[in-house]
Amino acid sequence: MTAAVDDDLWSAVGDPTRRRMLDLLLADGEGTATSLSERLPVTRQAVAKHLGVLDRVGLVHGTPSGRERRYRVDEAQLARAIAQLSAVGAAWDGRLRRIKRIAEAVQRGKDQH
Amino acid sequence: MTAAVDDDLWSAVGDPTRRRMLDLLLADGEGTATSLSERLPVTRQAVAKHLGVLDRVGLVHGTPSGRERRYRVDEAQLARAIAQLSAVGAAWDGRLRRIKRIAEAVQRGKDQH
DNA sequence: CCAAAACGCAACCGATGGTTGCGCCGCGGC
DNA sequence: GCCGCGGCGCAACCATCGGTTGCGTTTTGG
Repeated sequence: MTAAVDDDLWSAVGDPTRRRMLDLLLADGEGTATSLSERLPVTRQAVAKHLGVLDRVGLVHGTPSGRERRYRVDEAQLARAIAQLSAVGAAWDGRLRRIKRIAEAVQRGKDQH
Repeated sequence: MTAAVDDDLWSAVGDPTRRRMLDLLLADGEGTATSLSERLPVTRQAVAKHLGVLDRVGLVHGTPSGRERRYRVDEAQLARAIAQLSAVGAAWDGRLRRIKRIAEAVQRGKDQH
């Protein structure tokens, strides 16, 4: 059975730039569109759009602070995302194992045939 | 450190329709564009495009058989993809744990303050 | 108090996921 | 043997998305 996956969460995390942004935010604790864009190969506006996406699915939250807007990772939501990644991985892994077992069984059958 | 991720592999697996296609192929052993499209909410042509993508990154292989073209999952490549999913998940999970430890340490500090 | 820094909004561009429409080809029944 | 149908590929078209440039607005620090 296919793991029930929140496609919004998954596709938010599916973008490589957004993954790197989450990495940076986790490493630094927090960051702004400008600060992140300095460490990424894209412009501030692109980063701002991504932050919007991540905020919409709840993976980060932004709080205005003066003329900046500081973003921080929502740990609970990220944990959910991680859980979904590993759920899908586990589902596929299970199928692969099952296939392998069958293949081996067939092989044994041939051997003694 | 960010897990080294093959963005092509990841983004191939990032699409929800492609994930469902992989699920179906794993469950059935093989399938064609038409047979898959019957069980998916998209047209045969969309499925055919996705099969092209998956083929290009090596997650499936298609062999012509008469007037059909049968596709089958490449287990080794899928295993690689699974490994990358869990690598990223593990990296994030590690960071979350570290953050939690620090938070707890701060809490303890406050308690005995 | 004013200029620099950070932001938001809008227009535009290429790639991609999706559709419809069409034409070609291999196979099975008559 | 051929003819029709089932499956496929190609092409045009559309919406969305990741990315850019450009510009106006707000906040703040010297």
